Amino acid sequence: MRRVAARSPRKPAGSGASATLADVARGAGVSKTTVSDALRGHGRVSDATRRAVLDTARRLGYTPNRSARSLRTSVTDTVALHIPEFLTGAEYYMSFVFGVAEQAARAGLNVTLVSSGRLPQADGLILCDPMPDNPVVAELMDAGLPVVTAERYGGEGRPAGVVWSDHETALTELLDHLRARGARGPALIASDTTADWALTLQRTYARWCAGHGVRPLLRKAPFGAPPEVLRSVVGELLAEEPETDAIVCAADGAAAAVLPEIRSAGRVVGEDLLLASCVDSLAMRTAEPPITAIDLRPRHMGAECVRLLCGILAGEAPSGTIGTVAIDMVVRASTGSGR
Amino acid sequence: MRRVAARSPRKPAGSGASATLADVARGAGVSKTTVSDALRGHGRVSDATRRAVLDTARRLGYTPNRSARSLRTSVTDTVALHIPEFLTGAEYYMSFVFGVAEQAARAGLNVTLVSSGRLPQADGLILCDPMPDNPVVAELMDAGLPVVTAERYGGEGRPAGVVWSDHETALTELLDHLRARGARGPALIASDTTADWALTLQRTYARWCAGHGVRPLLRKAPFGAPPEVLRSVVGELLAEEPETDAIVCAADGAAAAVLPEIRSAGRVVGEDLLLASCVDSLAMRTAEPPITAIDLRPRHMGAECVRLLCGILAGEAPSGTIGTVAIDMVVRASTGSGR
DNA sequence: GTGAAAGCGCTAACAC
DNA sequence: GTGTTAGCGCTTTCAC
Repeated sequence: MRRVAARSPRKPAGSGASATLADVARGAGVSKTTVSDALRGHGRVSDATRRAVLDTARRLGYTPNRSARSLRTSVTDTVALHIPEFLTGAEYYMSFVFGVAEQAARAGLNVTLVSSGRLPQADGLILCDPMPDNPVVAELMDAGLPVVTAERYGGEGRPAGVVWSDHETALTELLDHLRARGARGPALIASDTTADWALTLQRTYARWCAGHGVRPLLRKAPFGAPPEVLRSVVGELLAEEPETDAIVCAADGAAAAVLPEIRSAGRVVGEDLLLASCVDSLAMRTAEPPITAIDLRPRHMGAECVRLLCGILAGEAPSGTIGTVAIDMVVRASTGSGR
Repeated sequence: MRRVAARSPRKPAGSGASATLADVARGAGVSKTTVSDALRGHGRVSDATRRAVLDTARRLGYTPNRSARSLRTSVTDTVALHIPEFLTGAEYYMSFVFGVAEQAARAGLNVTLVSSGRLPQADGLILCDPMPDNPVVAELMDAGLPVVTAERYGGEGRPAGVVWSDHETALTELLDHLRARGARGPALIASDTTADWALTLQRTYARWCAGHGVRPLLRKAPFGAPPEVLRSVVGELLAEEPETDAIVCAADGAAAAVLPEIRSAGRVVGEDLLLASCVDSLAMRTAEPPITAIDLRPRHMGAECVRLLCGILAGEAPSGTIGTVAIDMVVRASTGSGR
């Protein structure tokens, strides 16, 4: 009862795919142990045998059976990855995923996606933008596996590692920039989510306003809010607070989405109304005018999470290690041309 | 030499995490066989024992060890997923991934990401927008695993399953729509990639032009081209062919990206220049004016790929099965208001 | 309806 | 430097 036509050159019998360790051992005239050691570079074997073994392995198209290895070592060489399920931020999350995938590949790890509850067997977990009110996240946090979060986690339990960016400094810099460009009362369209990133932005904004004697103009929109909602939030803001001379949008893509609304309110972006985003993206670059934004370097972020997780798994990084990714403001026409 | 602190309630000894089948058997006072059968609902066991076993399993926090199961059955309950690495189309691909993840979870499958060569052990492969000139794709195609592609594959080898959408009909409909709205010579800004989707669009466009006695105005931009490139392509088109009264952009996001260029050429989108996209996205909805586009339903597409793959793995769908996802044009202001 | 035993492919003691 | 042996946790004959 074969399952699937095998493709391997030899070994016509066989439960699935390629040759086994035993086949290689037989082929090379040595023991399984020797093959195992030779293949993994354990210094026991002589150079001659090693070469012979490597050769036979290649000839036979040998691929180690990872299930067998996992069973024996209880190491899966797999990291599980969880991402919040929002279309908003698609570009950020996609880049993040590629960063994770790339670095994982470099480290010889597989990446498996965690959707609902089902925790796949993995050596560690990466949680991107973990939101404490997400039950899946909470469950993953105490699955008993080492966890690295991208951005801090505000819920129960401490992850073994955290990689985060200094959004406080970045937003402060952005607000200072707006001020330097002549804006006196910047408003914040915040993302209404429990992600630490979003909360930090709100806190920073409040602090900055207090520090500069500016009346805060905070409006919230649900994370992942559709454009119409964002537009109406901005529309109301502009109607109720006509003095507003600058708007900072927290959510990825939001700044671009509200451009039309700003315009239809008779304001000119980059002139009498400065506009900026806390998340850079293609949409910011292609908007008209291009929108000043903070480049969060998601790909790098993803890679750093893997690196940290590897360090923790290898016992090199102590649990509780915190890493950072530097982020930068990219100034564009939407915040004026420097007067 | 314990590896990691175990979390399971009992079983303080143990190589990794949770209780084993043997533990449950011991706890319930039956044999491993019985436990195995009870847990998987194989009709051998009596209702009483089944209940008892289920109970003990729950009490012990038993989780089957997938490596052991895989080793025994050579079934991994895992599908590998490959996605072209382009930021362009991030939204499409992200939705696709979520569609895959969701449906896989429903079917009890794990999803693992394929980056570079490293083919993870999986029961099957899903290739999203496979491009024949991508060596990774080519390699995956003959890894000896059942493959389902999202969109047809133009390279060597036949996938076991294909899910595709009728882009020919959709684009034809779109071109007809433009014509109905008064455009006489629509241009196509094509995506220069070997993805079947892109080639189909070009072919369809050529055919439509021939059929309507229209001179084709085809321009190509690399897939994933940055906005500036797209802008310059459109800029040149408009300069060289001032008669152009409609532009269709193939690539995801491109139509939104070229809006400024169109405007700076003194044209008014939706009035003397109609604009449409072959891929719908947030950017199309939020553009100013909103852009007519084809909704490719990527999430559904992802789910369908998993469904088909499951069917093939289960032997229900024959190899060579072809599925389709219906797609629809969404008319918006960028193609005029109906005269 | 249930159990005993074999073995999937691999690695890690422990010999020699 | 190399081989032998004993499992990892599970499913699957085959007996009863």
